Amino acid sequence: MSVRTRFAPSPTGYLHIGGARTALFSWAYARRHGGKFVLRIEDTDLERSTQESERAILESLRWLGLDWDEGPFFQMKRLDRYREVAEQLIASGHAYRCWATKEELEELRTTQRARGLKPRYDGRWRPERAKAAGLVPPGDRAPVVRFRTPEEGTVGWNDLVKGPIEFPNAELDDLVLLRADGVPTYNFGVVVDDLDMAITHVIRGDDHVNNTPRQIHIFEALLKGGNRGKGLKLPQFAHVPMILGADGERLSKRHGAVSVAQYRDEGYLPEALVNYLARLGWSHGNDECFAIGKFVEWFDLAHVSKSAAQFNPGKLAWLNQQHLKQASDERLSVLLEPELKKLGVSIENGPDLAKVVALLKDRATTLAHLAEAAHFFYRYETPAPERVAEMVNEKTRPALKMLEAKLLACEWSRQALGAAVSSVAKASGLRMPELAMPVRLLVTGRAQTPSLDAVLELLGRELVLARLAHHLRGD
RNA sequence: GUCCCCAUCGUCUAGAGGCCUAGGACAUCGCCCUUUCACGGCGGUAACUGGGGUUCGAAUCCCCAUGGGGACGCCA
Repeated sequence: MSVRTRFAPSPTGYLHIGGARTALFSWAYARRHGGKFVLRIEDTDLERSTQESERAILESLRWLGLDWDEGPFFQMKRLDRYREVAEQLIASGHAYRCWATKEELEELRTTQRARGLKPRYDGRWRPERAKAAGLVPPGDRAPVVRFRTPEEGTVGWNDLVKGPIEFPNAELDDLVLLRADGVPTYNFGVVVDDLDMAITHVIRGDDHVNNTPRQIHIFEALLKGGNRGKGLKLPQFAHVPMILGADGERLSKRHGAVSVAQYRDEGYLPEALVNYLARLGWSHGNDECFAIGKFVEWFDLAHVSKSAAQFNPGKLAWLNQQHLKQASDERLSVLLEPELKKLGVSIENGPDLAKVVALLKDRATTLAHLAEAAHFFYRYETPAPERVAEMVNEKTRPALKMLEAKLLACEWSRQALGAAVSSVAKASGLRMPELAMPVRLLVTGRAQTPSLDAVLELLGRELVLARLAHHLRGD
């Protein structure tokens, strides 16, 4: 059977870092094995699901480059199917209707907790017990459908990342399959869908380990039911560890950026985020920096770590820098233009952006930083007068004027410009920094820029002379 | 509280009984390069949670303790 994996987000928020990584692993596994990657939207939480979230999640997946082969499928469009399957389970004795009220259950749970027990439904509406207890279905409210979980024995599976895991059935209870309004609960929807969509490998977050035994029971009841004979079988499970915030707590809003979209907006490259996420909880020897293609080629569940990993923004930034260096100047300049616009800078009257990018890209960690660094090529911000006064004094003024004169006629190449600056310094008895710093400040408005000769060359004679004159003549 | 999972530098990790005097990366510190800031190069500090076993030999296998995480909904 060929590999089929899926990503099944619920549209109740943005695609966050943790979800993105599970999606990435699931996607990579399918790609690695020439299988199919299915996208399913688990929108059965009527209260919290929004179209806006759904749209945002798809957009983030596309941005990351995680393309799906089938779907998106929506659970709310499959309600008839879940009801049909629930009926089959009732008919085969694997499920039953339950009329217990929420208040009743709440009370049951509190007393159990008070006695130090694990809160569990007690199976009071299991047909034989209800009958024995003389319980009669009330006519005024709709029942839920519950699964009849075996009370003895154990359930286990061989987790593809964690190894063998086993639960005593006594720990489980009769979970709700269908709510009173006929909408399936998570555990039921997942199983029906994974079966209908012929999923072979369920790759998901660690937090679902506890749901797995319940789901296996449902799977088995369904597979045994003989209602599908399509050669389907229990999928394999792989539970990937959680991603924790930098403080070791579960990742949440207060850890700063947690949504994929936010990283995009802050100027991270998708390949950098993918690279970082791939390396978080998975490794391939000492490889740190790689493209998504390599990841697909190398990915295997055996090298997924078993323990939770802390998110490290610093390392992500470093990786982004590495990918920025590798990206082409043309591509980066396309990405950079909107960033500059955000800063209110237009590139109309200035040097070719691709050339600016070439000069700056190996010193920036994000596109936002890159834009910030490219700023002065397009818009001059006059340096603070006291800084100018500090730099332009009796000692340097003559040298600056000498340079100005020289630049008037000098060949406009990086080499010639460098030579001009250094010859003026020499002639004026100044050390290089004593001349270069004032020039840098006057011409760029900043104390830190790339190499002065390269900056002068890109800025062009006209701009350089205008800015120098502005300060040297005090107009 | 009960159950499940996990445990190597500050962080991400390599490590499948001898190749481990525990390797790499980020961060950090120092030096070099340098026209400022970066990039880059070189080097340093820094870890097998503890205790019992098994074995000629354990970071690696087993048990216990401790610590961390997760789950216990008509949420997903």
